[in-house]
Amino acid sequence: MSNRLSPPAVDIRRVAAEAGVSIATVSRVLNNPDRVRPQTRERVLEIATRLGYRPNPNGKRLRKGRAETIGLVIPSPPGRFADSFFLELLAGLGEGLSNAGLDLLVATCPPGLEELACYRRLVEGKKVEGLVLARTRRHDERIAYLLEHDIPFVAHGRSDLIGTPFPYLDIDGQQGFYRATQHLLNLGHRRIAYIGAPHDLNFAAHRWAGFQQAMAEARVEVNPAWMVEGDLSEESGYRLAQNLLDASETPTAILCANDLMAIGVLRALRARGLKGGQEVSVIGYDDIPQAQYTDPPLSTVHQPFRDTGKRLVEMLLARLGGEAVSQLQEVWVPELVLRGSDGPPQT
Amino acid sequence: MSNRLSPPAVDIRRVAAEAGVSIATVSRVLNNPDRVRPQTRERVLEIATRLGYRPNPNGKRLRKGRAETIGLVIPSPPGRFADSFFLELLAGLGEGLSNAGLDLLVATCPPGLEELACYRRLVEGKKVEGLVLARTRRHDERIAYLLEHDIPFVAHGRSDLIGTPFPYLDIDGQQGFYRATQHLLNLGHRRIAYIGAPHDLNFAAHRWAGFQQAMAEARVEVNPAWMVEGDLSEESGYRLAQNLLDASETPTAILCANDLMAIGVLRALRARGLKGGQEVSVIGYDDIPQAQYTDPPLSTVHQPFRDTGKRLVEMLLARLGGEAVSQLQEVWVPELVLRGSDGPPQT
DNA sequence: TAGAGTTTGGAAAACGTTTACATTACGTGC
DNA sequence: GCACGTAATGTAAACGTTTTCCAAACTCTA
Repeated sequence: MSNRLSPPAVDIRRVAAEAGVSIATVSRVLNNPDRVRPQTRERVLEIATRLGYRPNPNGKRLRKGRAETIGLVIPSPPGRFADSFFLELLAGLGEGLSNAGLDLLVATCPPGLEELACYRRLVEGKKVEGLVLARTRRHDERIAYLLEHDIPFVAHGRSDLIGTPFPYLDIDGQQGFYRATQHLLNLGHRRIAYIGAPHDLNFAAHRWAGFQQAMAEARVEVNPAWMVEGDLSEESGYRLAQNLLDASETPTAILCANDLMAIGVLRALRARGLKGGQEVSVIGYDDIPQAQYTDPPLSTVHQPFRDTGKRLVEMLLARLGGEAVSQLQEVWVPELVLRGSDGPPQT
Repeated sequence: MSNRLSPPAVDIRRVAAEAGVSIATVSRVLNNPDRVRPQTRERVLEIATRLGYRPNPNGKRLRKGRAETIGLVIPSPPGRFADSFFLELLAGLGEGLSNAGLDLLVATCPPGLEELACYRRLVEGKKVEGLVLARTRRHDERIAYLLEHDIPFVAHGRSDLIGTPFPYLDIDGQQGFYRATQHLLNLGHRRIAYIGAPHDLNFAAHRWAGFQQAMAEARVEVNPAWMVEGDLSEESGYRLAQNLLDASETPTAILCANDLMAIGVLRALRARGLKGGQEVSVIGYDDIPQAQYTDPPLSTVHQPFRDTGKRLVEMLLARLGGEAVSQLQEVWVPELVLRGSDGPPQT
């Protein structure tokens, strides 16, 4: 029970005294090893480890004028918060950061008006020296703000921002849904409905474009009545599917801008005794964990969020190191994962 | 394009000069407002806000000798990382912390040997001044370590640790499964199987005890062959359920120590044309998001993770403020959520 | 009005680093 | 043997706060 008053935390002075050198030398041993004679270097190093010396991060940060920390803001909606995306991203970021010796500061805030305030707090309070921005929007005030203030950041996802370019890593939603749509067309579907995402979200436009492109290339006409927009929730998928199925002419396939809505669609089908992949094909997007466990298992587009997180850190580090923005813009191609919810249209 | 060299960040000196007072006064205005005449206070405050002054956290932390940051280590298993528990917890923590003006440092590390090293890095590197410990184990080296070094922390979950008490907030798994088991018994079940969790995890023992208690009180004998242990994965639930159903005598209800395994059980049932809640009742634990979307929707025990996170912060703050450990031990009672996967046994 | 409190605000010393600059020591080439 | 680079270390000044002393300026009370 360490109740004896704790030993006077070992600082750089202590190490210096013990080694019979000045504190400058100790500091050099740790930061510029080549600038000190191997013999003394070894001695200092040995003493430092023996004493368990760890430079105080606050002294260091103050002197260097760097926060040595990067920030991530996670929007936490009021209700249930199932978004495994952030967890995977977090794992990836963590992996990348621990190598670089940076820390990760996570802030959560309700999405909406206060969101930007959350970023301001981090930036203006000098809590972080760089940021990772997730889930970009078409007109993204956060990006505008960060660019304006010259704060290093990388975005996961592109944005419609005109003018200043910024570093991003995006997963090509257009390609993803282009392929998914092609797949449905190849199976023989012609009556394809599309449940889209709120169009202020950046990825909404890309995924939609992919669908459109495939349909246009195949010269299949899209039925405007089947082009609807949900709010990404399971509930909205359910409701919109009800509407689609109530109409006189019904689609043979439904493409959904995310898995949650696709799951809602599957539920709507089940509610009428239909089964996804048989009477109606359903394809989602994201490949969230529960996509494996739906009935039937959901066909969807997979995004490698963890790798994304890891790469985002590398990019941010490069940015902090002065790399040109033009070298820091990447678009990855996602993978179509076919499970059980797609099949040929029934006659 | 803020390419004009950025204005010389406004520091306390600047504010002092502008207000015609010493930096000491400015500091006092911000930290001990009563120690300064209202008149000057207002003036300084006005200038500070006009200039957008934000105390540099590193200067402050260095001087105060406090990290003003609390840490959370998230174990990130190699594969898929669906555990929404951490996300909810994070949201709760964030909510609590932003009030207190503390920051949240998140580290991720592969579970296992390096886990303790991860804690050491945070603690010995003085990165955090307190920690939140999630998912305690029966013999938890992390708790031992933190107690040993007198690091303030609060645990989510109890532990078998002998000797020194520590602050925790636990959700009563025993109560949870006691009630779940009672519910099954009341429905008329007598042949109940139990798929448990790895018994190094702390909650495993509690949930098991709840089951045992209810069975004992009802004087229903447990069949040892039906008491099995899974690894919390969906896959292991599936496999173990197969075994149970292959035996000559089969249970009419299966209680699972977590939802993922319960989902596996449902899948195993479906694979043989059986349906959860009809031929065999299934109850899980956790109430993960996908529990709402299984077929049938999973009956389970709900844990309010977000509220937990919020309360954990309050407790940690109290601990940092010197509150006695004995005042910081809470056990909450969870809630049985009945959906569609339970029903009376079929004759 | 002197003397004793009581506010109020300033000067300066920390907190633990890093780093620009100064110093010393040591060859080396002439 | 002398000047001169070069390498290795030390000295001291930051970085931006908070806080401990003090001194000065009030406010009472007798």
